[in-house]
Amino acid sequence: MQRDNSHSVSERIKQFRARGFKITPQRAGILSLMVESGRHWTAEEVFQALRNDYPMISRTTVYRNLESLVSEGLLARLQHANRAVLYDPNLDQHHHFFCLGCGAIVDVYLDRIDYEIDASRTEVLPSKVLRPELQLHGLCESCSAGKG
Amino acid sequence: MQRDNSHSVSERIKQFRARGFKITPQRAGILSLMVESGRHWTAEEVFQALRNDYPMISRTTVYRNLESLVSEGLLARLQHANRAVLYDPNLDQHHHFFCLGCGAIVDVYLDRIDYEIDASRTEVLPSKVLRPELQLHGLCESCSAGKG
DNA sequence: GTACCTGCAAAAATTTTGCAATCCC
DNA sequence: GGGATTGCAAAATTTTTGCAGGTAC
Repeated sequence: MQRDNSHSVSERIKQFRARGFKITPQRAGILSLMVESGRHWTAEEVFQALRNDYPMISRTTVYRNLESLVSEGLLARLQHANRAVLYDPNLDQHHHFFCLGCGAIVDVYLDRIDYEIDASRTEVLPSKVLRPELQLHGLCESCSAGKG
Repeated sequence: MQRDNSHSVSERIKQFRARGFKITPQRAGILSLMVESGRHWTAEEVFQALRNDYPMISRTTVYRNLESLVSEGLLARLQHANRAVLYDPNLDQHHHFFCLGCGAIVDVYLDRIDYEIDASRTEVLPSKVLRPELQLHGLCESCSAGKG
């Protein structure tokens, strides 16, 4: 799988700096960890993962920076109904599959999505839609097999 | 707009009882409030709204019953990235629009939705999908107008 | 040098749990 | 009557805020 680097760590750091933010070691650490892992993280997970390399890092800093990075479009927040918010380093247009069996949340890419709103039943119509996101709920292949 | 009553308060109470749950005044109150309003509620909002009619109701009871009702399929949880969980009395197949301007979360009905997964880029494929939910983010008509 | 940023401590907000008393059926 | 359900109190979890000191640029 070929990967372009428009969303690389260094590129995001450059963009963050260009928006007037100072690049502290904590900020670089958060971005590196998340982008290089490519997975979804809670604030607490990021905090724990960074304690090794940055012994003095605080939860406050992690929480504040995750939100700043989302505001600047360098991370995404993942919409879901669990307790802790999930942050997503994947900036490509993508969707999510939630496995009801094992709880996994998986990035899903679509070749195509088409939909048509039933205006007669929809009280407030979306005027400007920025990004349609599809959420699929069900069972992944291994959970599906495990349960017959 | 004609409304069938398969998801009425009395019907849901009947179903809840049929599953072996006892119908307490608190439970009937939660269901009546939510179904008759037809809107999304946080647990805290339900608690505050019921204090008038049920002065002794506790948050614990509200939290526990909302989850029980979701487990039994008599309410839905709304997937989103805010702090408090939202509960949704609308059991019809529907989707959601999130207005980034005013924060409104609106039920959206679709005439049609089609999508095709790009299996080459999707690491874990959904095997059994129970319900596809589309989330639209953007601006509603009044927020769109207000901002030129 | 200075405005932004950090860590700490404390608090706020949201949700869960243990348990004795109570209520629905 | 009996087991499910409630309310209370306390705790757990997640997130935010105020502030003094420190750091990137």
